[in-house]
Amino acid sequence: MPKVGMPAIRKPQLIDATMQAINAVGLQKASVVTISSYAGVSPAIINHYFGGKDGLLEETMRSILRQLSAGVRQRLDLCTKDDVVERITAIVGGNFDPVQLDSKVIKTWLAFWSQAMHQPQLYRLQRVNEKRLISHLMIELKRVLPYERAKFVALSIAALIDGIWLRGSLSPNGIDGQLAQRIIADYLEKQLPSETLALHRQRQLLKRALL
Amino acid sequence: MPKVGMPAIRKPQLIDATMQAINAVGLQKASVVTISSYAGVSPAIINHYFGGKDGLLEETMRSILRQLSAGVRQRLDLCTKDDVVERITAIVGGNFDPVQLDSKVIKTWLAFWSQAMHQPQLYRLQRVNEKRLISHLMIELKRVLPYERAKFVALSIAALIDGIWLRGSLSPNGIDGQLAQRIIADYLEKQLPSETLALHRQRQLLKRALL
Amino acid sequence: MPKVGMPAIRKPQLIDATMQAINAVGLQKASVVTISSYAGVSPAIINHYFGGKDGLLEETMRSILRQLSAGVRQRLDLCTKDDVVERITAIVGGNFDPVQLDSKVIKTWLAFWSQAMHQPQLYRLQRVNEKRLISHLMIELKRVLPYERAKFVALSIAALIDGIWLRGSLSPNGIDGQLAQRIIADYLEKQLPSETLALHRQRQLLKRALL
Amino acid sequence: MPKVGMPAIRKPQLIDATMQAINAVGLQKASVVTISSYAGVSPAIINHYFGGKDGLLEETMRSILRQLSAGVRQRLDLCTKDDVVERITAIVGGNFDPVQLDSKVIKTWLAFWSQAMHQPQLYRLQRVNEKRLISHLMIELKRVLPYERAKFVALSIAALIDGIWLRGSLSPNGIDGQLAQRIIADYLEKQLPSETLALHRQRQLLKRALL
DNA sequence: GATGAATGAGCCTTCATTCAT
DNA sequence: AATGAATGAAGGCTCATTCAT
Repeated sequence: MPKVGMPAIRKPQLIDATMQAINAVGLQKASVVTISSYAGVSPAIINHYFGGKDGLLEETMRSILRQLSAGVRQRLDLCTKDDVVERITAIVGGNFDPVQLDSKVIKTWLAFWSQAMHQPQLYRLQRVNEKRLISHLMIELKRVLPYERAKFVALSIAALIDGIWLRGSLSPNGIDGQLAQRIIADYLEKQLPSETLALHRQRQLLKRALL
Repeated sequence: MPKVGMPAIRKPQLIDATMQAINAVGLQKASVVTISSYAGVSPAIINHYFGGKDGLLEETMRSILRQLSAGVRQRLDLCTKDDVVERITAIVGGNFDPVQLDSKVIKTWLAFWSQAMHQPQLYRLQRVNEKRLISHLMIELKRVLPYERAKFVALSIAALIDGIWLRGSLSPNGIDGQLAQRIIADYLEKQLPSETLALHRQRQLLKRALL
Repeated sequence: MPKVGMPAIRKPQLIDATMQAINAVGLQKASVVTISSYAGVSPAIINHYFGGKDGLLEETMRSILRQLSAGVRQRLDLCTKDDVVERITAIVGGNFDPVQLDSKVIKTWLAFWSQAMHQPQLYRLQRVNEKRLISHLMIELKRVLPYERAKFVALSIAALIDGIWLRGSLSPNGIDGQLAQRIIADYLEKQLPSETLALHRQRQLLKRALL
Repeated sequence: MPKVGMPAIRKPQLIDATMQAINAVGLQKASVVTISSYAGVSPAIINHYFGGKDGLLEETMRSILRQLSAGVRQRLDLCTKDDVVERITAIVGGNFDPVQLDSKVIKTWLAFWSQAMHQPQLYRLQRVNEKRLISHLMIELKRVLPYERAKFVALSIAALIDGIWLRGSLSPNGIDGQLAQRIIADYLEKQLPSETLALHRQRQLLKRALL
């Protein structure tokens, strides 16, 4: 009499265990035995549910990417449609969501980034994610800057996001999400047209007044 | 009398082979057999010269860091003492030196960055390097900006450098060093006092006139 | 449900294979491959059940010591409580039990004795065993001899046991258990008080009469 | 221009280094590198002088046996021809000579004893030595005991010697040569004819009187 | 669905030995 | 005579995976 709905329980459980293991000992030493022991199950079950270790790793990466994507989307949905500054802030905020700054997640991210160079499947996932960030930024920037300039600024913001994240990943204090926001806000202040910035300031005042 | 002076030949040879192997198959699959086969020698020799695989990996990291450091120092030595923009450009240039942009070196860097989280020795090396970049930038920025502002800008530039580098590492086209310089020049243009920028422009004109 | 209860089968099987291997090629050449091939299983299983080669060797030593200890205890349980000669004969008999005189066991003993000098865990086991022999002998001898004399005789008997055993180990004919008993009986004849010996003779006559 | 007489220097030097290495880390871990480092020379030299590691080990064993043999012969040469007790005491004394009780020598002995089971050359050496002890004892004992009894006593004494030695080898306090002499003297006291013992006592008194 | 048992491939390392110098 | 260099073989161990239960 098979239990139904087990996959829905086991899969997230094993994905979380994978991140715990990577956090604790690194990807290289995160064996199926280690991972499954974190989940409190038998190593054989990984093959059962993910067809092998590679499958599990891929799903773990996908899981993180899904969370990132959802975080950005949620924040964007709360924004005014035409306040470019607010929307870019939302995109940045999604990338520095507390969930993404958890040590488990950071180490897994970094491990996969390095790994992606040599595993086509991970590489593809990573590329999609990377392009999505640029795409999100471009949608906003194109509205207030000429195309080439928008592209230049988008690349810069993306670089700032990834650079702050990368440097923070190695820091004993972890990543400082607020500093990230300040750095990028400062950057936008100097790159965006004054109307765009003015509009943003107005909206912010209005919001505060309403609360 | 035996053959002498082999260490001076073998050590760089094995370090280069290590980077080749990491480039080709990734750190995880870069076994001593793989590495030594790239060097055309026996695997046992790694233990002979480096005391083990870990020793070789550490020396490889050190080698890259030394090259990076040397690249920056050389460029700084060619600069005018008081042209802050030129000096920062030199620091950035060192970080985007063609040697550092070689696929071999990029992948090794990234692999070690990820690995550093779980190996104290690599971690220490990485931290030293990270702090040195900030330190180099601070020396220049402190001269033209208030301390707190200098720190803020230094972190931003460091983030831009690492971010561009990280994003480029994953790009099929590799890292675009010139774009990096343009992005950072643009950033400086907006952050530094106008006198500083003016001085720089004057010097550049003078230089071109002399050639 | 998986196969269960394998440890109870595999562990003694591997311990026996270890002794076979030591008997055949010596401890130095008894690799995990050799040992596991005697057991007809994969080398990896040694790590599975004993955590490594050292664990297996230690368990093998323990197994021999247990058998020795059990052999002595069984024989003592069959003895009259107050017949010192009979009881010492039992102790000696346990040390020259056919199981202990098997070539496999002798060579393993000797290999471990030599090894014990450099492995704390084996050393401890060996010392415990050594002291237990003296302790068993002392319990009997103290009842019929002054303390100091008892100690002297106990050391002598222990030396005779180990000496005969050691010399026999190297002999092509193996160890002669009966000769050992004769030598030690002769020694006791000259060391123990005449009442003790008389009592023993009486009991022996009685026993034979009963059969 | 080859140096002459080097073998006479190098060979004992390497044999001593071998014993040092065995004393320090055990036979199993006494590699040619370890041994040659104790001698302060290159590992390759072992092959040069002994044709390989096995040759060195065999020569080391031979060296110990030679010393043992010489120790016994020297002591016998100092004895009265017809004092059996004195002569047996000399034989025992040779076996417990301070040189033979050195930790280095004990551990090497034991290692070789165990090893001898599986190396014909070492086995032969060991057997010769073993028989020589019995032979020395028999020469004396035959003069005062019937043949069969002499054999029995010779075996007993040999067992006592080896037993005390073996047990002492494992003891943290090492081997107690004086205790060995007392145990064997006590044994002889009870096994030899009274005339033999009387003669010995007379000679001893005479000797002391002369000094 | 889940697991304990078992394995084969591969990894890092050690080591005795050979060789050119 | 002596050695640093180099290696092939072997050793212990880890690990992802398979399988019967």
